[in-house]
Amino acid sequence: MHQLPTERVFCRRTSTFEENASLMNVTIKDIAKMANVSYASVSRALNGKEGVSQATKTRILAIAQEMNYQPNEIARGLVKKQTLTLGLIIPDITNPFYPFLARGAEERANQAGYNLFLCNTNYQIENEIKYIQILIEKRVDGLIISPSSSQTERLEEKVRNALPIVYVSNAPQQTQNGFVVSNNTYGGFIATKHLIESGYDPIGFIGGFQGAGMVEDRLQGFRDAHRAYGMEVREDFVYLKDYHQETAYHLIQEMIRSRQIPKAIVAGNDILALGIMEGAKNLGFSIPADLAVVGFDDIPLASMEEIQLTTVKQPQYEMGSMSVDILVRLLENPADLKTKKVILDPQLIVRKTA
Amino acid sequence: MHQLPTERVFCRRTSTFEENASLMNVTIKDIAKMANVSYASVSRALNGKEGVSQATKTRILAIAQEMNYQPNEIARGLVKKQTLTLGLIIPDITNPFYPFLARGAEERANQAGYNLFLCNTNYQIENEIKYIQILIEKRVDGLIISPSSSQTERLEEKVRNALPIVYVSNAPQQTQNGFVVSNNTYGGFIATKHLIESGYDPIGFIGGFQGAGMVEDRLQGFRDAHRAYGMEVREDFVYLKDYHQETAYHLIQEMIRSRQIPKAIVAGNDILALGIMEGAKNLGFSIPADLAVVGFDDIPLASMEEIQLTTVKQPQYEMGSMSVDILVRLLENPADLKTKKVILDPQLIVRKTA
DNA sequence: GTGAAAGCGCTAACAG
DNA sequence: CTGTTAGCGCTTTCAC
Repeated sequence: MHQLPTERVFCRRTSTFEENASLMNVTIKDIAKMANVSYASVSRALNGKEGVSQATKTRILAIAQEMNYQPNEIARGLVKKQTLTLGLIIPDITNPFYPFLARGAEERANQAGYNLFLCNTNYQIENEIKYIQILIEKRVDGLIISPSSSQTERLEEKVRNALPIVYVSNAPQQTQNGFVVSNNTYGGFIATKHLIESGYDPIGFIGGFQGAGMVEDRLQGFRDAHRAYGMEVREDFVYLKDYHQETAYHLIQEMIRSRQIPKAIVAGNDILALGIMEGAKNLGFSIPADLAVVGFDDIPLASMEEIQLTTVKQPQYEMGSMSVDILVRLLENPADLKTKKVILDPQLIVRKTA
Repeated sequence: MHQLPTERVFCRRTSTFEENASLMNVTIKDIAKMANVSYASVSRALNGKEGVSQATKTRILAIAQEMNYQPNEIARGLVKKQTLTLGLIIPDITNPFYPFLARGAEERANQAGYNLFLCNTNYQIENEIKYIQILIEKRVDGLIISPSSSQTERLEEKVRNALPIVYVSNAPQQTQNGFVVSNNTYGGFIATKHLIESGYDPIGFIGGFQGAGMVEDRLQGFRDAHRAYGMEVREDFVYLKDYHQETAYHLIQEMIRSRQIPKAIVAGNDILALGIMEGAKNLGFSIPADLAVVGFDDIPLASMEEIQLTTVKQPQYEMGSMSVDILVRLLENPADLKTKKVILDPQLIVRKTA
C-alpha cells in the first residue's frame, strides 16, 4: 500500500494519450479533432472506404490506435439497422443434446461475424415467447429456435414481420420458415429395422412428451418398420410419457413385474434408454440377452465403455451450424429462398445393447 | 397453392393499423404523430415517467399497442450507455462442466434483466482476446470469463478501463477483479483425506493442464493431506498432462504394465477418473478393490448407476449465478466493492469407486 | 403537463 | 479527396 510506485512512473510514456483517452470512450469525433479532419473522413478511414488519401488514412489509423479507439457497434447498428447478433433459443443447455448444437451454431455464427444470445426456456412456451420479445427489442438480426412443442402459432405470430427465424431440431409441420431437423421417421425406422432383423420380437416403444412432433415421427418410423416386415405393432408395448430417466426406469420394472415384456425396446432418447437399462438390470435382466435397447441421440454417455448403447445418432453439431448458415444466408440475401429446409438423416450406431 | 384465401380475407380487421405498421418498425415518432403529442411525451408514457397526464398516457399506450410498437433497445442503449447485455466467455460448452455454469449465469442474468452472449474459446487465449474485443465493441455492460489459463495479463490489459469483469471457476492469483471459484486446495485435500482414511497407500495424482491454476491447487491439497497424516507424497505417482480421457486411460495402463501402481488415485477431473477406471478395468483390475479412484466436478455421468464415481462436487450452477450476481451488483453500484470475491467449498460425494 | 431541441456515436448522401 | 449535413430511435434537459 505504501510502496512508492517508482517503476510505474519510470515506465510512463511521455505521451499521455492512451491513459487519458481510455478513461472515457473515445469517439470518431475525438479522433477527427486530433487529426484535424472531419469525422466523416475518420469513418471512411476506419471502415476502409473510398474517399480518403492513403496519407490521411494512415495518419487517422495511427491516431485511432494511439487513442485506443474502440468502435461502437451499437451506434453503427443503429444506423445500419443490423446488430450482427442472433438469438439461440433452446429448452435447456444442461440437456446433453444441446451443447453440441449450441457449439455448432456459435462457431458458424462467429465465422459469419455474428454473436449469439443464449436463451434457455426450460421447455416452457411462455419463456420462448418472453425471450422472443426481448430479442426483438434488442433487434437481433435473426433467431434460431428449437421449440419445445409443435404448437408454434404464437411464436410465429410474434415473430411475423419482425425478424427471420429458422427452426432447429424441432419444427412445426407446415411452416413457411426454414428449418434443420433430423429425419425422425427414418430414425425410428432404422432402429426398429435393426431390432427386427436381429430377431427380436415383440418390440416395444417408450417415448417422451407428446406434442413436440419428434416422438410422433419416431413412433411412425417404428410402425413403418413393422409394416415393412409384415409384423403387427404391439400397442400394449407403446408408451408415450416424458423424458425422465426415472419414468423409463419404473416403467420397465412395472412391465417386468407384470411379466408383460417385449424382447426389445426402442427408446425415445438415450436418457430413456439408460433408464430402461438400469431398471431392467436391477431386476436381474441382462442386456441385450433378456432385453435389447436402442436409444436416440448418441449423447456422449452412450459411447462410454460401461454403457455401449446402440443408438440412432443425430448430427447435433451440424444441425446447429446449418441452421445458422441458413439464417445468415437469408439475412444476406432475403430473396434467396432455396436450401431453406433441410432434413438430415440420422445414423444407426450399433454398440452392445442391441 | 391455388387455394383461395377465403378465411383470411374474412377474418381481416377493418382497421389496417397493425398490418401496415408492423411491416416497417414503428417508432415513437409514429406514435406521437398518431396521438398528436410530442414524441417526448410518448417516451415518458412508455417509460412510466412523470410528466404526462393519466389521460394522454392511456391514449398513447393504447395507440402503441395498436400499432404493435416494439421499443428499440439499441437506440435506448446508445443514449443510456448501457446494453443490458453481458458476455459469458468459457472454454467449451460441450465440456459437461460448463452447461450448468452457463445455466446458472443465464438464469441470474435474466432475472436481473440482462441477456448473455455465449462465447466458446476452445481453451485458446487468442480466442479469449478476440472475443473480449468483439464484446467491447458491442458494448456489453460486463463480462464473465472462465479463463483457460492463469496467464490473464493480456486479458486484463484489454479489459482495463473498458468494462467490469468477473472471473468464474478459474481466476488469476492476484487479480483486482471479482471472482467465484471453488476451493481447489480444499477439494484436493478432502479427496486425498478420504483415501488415506480408507487405508489406501500409496496414492497417486493424475491431473490436467498445468498453468490454469486449478490443478496446481488440487495437487497442493493432495500434498497437504499427506503431510497432515504424516505420509510422504510419492512423486513418481504424480502426473500432470491434459484433460483427455485417453491420456488417463493409457497412463494407467502403462503404470499397470510396469507394475508401478498406487492403490488409489486422485484424478484432476471426472473425465480423467473415467479414463483411469476404464484403463484399469480393461486390464482386469477391479475398482475399488485393486484401485480406488476419486474424481473432481461431479458431472452427470458420475452419478450414473454404471459408474458411481466418488468425486469432489463443484457447485457449477452456483458459480455461474453468483458470478453474474457480483457483476450485476457492481454494475448497479460501482462503488460497492464488498462480496467481490467468493471461494466456494467443494463437497466430497462418496459413491463406489473409493 | 407538454413541447422543442440537443445529443448518444455512427453512416451515408450530397456538395464542393 | 474532403467537409457538411441529415438522420438512425431514443432519453433528457430546459423552457413554456
